[in-house]
Amino acid sequence: MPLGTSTPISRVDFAPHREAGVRPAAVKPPDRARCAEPATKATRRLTVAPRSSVFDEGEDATSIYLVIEGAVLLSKLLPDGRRQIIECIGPGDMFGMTSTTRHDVSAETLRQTRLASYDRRCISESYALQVLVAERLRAQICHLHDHALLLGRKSALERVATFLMSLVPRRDGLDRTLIATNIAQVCVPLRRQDIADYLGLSLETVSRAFSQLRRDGLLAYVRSDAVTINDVSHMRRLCGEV
Amino acid sequence: MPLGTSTPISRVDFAPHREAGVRPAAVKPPDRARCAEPATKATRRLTVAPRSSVFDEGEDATSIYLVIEGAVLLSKLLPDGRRQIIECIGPGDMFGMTSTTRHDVSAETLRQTRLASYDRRCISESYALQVLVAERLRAQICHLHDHALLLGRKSALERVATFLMSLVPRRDGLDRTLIATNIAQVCVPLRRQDIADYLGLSLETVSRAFSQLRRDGLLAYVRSDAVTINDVSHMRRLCGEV
DNA sequence: CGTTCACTTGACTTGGCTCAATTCAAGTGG
DNA sequence: CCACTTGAATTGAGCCAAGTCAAGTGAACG
Repeated sequence: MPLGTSTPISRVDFAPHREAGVRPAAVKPPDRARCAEPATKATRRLTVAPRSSVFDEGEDATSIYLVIEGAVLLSKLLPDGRRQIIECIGPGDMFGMTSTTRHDVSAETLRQTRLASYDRRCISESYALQVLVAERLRAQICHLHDHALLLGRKSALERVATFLMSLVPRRDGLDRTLIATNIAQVCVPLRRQDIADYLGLSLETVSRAFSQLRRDGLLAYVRSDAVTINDVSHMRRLCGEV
Repeated sequence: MPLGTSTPISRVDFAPHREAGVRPAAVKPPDRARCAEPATKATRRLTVAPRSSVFDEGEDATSIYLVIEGAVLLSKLLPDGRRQIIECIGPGDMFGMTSTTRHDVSAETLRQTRLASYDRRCISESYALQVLVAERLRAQICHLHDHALLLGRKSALERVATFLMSLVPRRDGLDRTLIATNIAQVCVPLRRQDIADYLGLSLETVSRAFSQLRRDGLLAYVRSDAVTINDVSHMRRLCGEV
């Protein structure tokens, strides 16, 4: 990714670790400050358990969804089981927009996730919502363009480096402290198999790329799902861009 | 691609062969029946020569474009020359929508192409145009999802088979005569190198896949850019779906 | 002046070798 | 037990290098 010049990938929650803190599915009021929820009244609120389906590929698309808290994976499956993760959606991002009456991808939560859902028809009633959706669509397209380049033309190591860089928290350009120290703490919200399915690789290849980056001193493990990038600018060069 | 269930790839002109019939750049009134041009007045009309740039990645995005006639390739480049073709845009389709102020892809014509361009600002003034753009964005996203699955998880032969099936002309499901005969004539609007860059393969691998399909009797050459699919349902199975 | 032959050019095909990534099979460790 | 790592063997697709094919250019010659 052009890292800063292009659309940022929806940043996935940093704080709660994988599967940690699974609370009962209590419906709380949404945190408005956080996810820029539009004024339109949502059809409903829902809390989805970790690793469970929101909808499946081929299902009737009745609603679109806004992530309030948590994370959602969009994926597609081939009949023989091969899986491609299309996108990882975090707070403030929407999913479930399709051009047909059916969903073209499956959506499953990564951990416990709070969602707002809007009836498809009510989008056309709310101008604000329509503008918001259009903006999200444009951002998603830019991200999908970047991802097509990654899937079609990058090596395994470049893919993993790009993925890790996409996890570095940043708001308009890199953080000042990050630029100064050249070090970034990142939380890896996906398991190796999910990373593999996202990057079009095998689980083992992803694991080996992590290991190589660690051997080369670019990466240090805090745990297997939380790492430190010791040389951000070097890692950035490994992405194949610039 | 789910072939009929999912969003159809914008079909590229069938009739004019590659680079054939290059006429002087006369600006004619658009064929409304064909490309569903919105009532909003376009900022301008333009005719672009074959194989030339409409805009480049990184350029200021001032307009969005509608293809009236011809075909446009959207692509991204890595600094070392690796290229990924993102999409092939035909009549009635739009391109150049981005979420930032810059274009995230390059756009070049495949052959002589007539375009309508709309100033980015005037989109927000026209409700009809906004709806049209949103619809195109949704369709493009579905297509990009399919393409991510192809790039991430399909074999070389599956990719080429999928590509060939995407070229079969169809309007809501397959043609009746096509279903009866199980044979389809298709025109291949891209060169082997472009197909390779679209499918994330090398030119040679694409050529070998074509040759294998021909050896197996599934494909017959009329010329290198016009082929006959002799067994459409078999070819469909080779796509890895169903 | 028009036909022919030699040559060039660009797109595509094919062969052979190489290597990156997958697959299979044990591991380790929280 | 499940997620992850590591090693060894396998293979699909890439790269390099020739070779084919068709179309185009142009100089020579009857």
